[in-house]
Amino acid sequence: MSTRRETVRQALTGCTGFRSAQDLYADLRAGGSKIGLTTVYRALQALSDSGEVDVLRTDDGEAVYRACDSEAHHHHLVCRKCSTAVEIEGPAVEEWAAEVGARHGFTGVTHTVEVFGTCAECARS
Amino acid sequence: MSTRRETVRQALTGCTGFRSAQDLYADLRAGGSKIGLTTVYRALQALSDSGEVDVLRTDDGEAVYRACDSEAHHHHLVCRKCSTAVEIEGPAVEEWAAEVGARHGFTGVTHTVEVFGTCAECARS
DNA sequence: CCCCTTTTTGACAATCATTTTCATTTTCTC
DNA sequence: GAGAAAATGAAAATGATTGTCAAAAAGGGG
Ligand SMILES: [Zn+2]
Ligand SMILES: [Zn+2]
Ligand SMILES: [Zn+2]
Ligand SMILES: [Zn+2]
Repeated sequence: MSTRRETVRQALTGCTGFRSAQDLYADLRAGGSKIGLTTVYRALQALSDSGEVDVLRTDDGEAVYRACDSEAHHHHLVCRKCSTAVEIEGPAVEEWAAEVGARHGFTGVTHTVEVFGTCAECARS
Repeated sequence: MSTRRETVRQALTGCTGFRSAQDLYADLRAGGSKIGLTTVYRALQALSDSGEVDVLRTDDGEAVYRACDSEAHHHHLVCRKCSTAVEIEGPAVEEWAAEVGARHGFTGVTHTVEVFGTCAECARS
C-alpha cells in the first residue's frame, strides 16, 4: 500500500526505543523527506491499529511508538533517560491479571504493564 | 493549609472511580463552588505529588485521579465503562518487575500496572 | 499513453487538556 | 492593623493531536 506508511514504519524500525510522532517527523525531515506531520500521525495510527507497532503514554501524556520484534503479547522495560526498550514477558503477570479481574466479577479483562528504569548505558553518565 | 485543596480532596474522596480535572471542576461548579479550573489543576498536582491521590492516563492521554483508601503501593482494576476502580495488590508482580529490571542491568526500577475490564454492574446493561 | 475514479497527501485551521501569566484576594506574621 | 507571603482565578499561551479540503499520486480500463 501507501509508500508513506512504509517510510514511517522503516523509520521506526530503525529505532531501539519509543519515539513520538513529532520525533519521527523531525527525523524524517532531517533525513530529507518531504513528508507532512499529518501523514506521520496517520501512519502511526494505522500501524498501531493493525498491531504492527506498540504504543504507550509518557508521564506527560504524549503517545510514543515502537516497532517491536515480537507480534505476540508482551511488555517493555524502558529506560527513563534514553527511552531504549527491551521486550519482556511475564506469564505470572498474565495469569494474575486475569485471575484478579475474574475474582472481582470483571469481564473482558485486559492490562497494561510497563517497567521503567535507567539502563546500564545511561547509568554510567 | 489551603482550603481549596481540601475542597478538591473531598470531592475526589466522594468518588469511587477515576476523575479528570475537568470532571471535578464541573462537579464542583455544579455543586455551587466558585473554584477556578486552574486551582483544580494545581490542587490535583499537589495531591498527586504528595502521594495522596493516584493518577493514571486514559487511552487518549487525559490524566485522571483517584483518592485511594490505601497509601501503600498498589494497583487498580478499572471498569472501562464507568471507571469504577478496585484497589488490588500483586506481590508476584512486584517481584517480577524488580527481577526483570535487574536482570537487564537497569537501576531505579519502577513499574506501572493497571488492569481493565467491564465491572459486573456495567455488564448487565 | 489518456481519461476518470479512488486513495493518499500535506498545508493550514481547529480542538482541547494543561500550563503560564499576572493582578487581585486571602492568609499569616508581627 | 500593616505588610509580606501564599493562594486564587480569569484570561492568554502552549503543544500535541485531529479535522478540513484542495492538490497530487495511484489504479484501471480503453
Ligand atoms: Zn538509557
Ligand atoms: Zn501482559
Ligand atoms: Zn462499570
Ligand atoms: Zn506494583
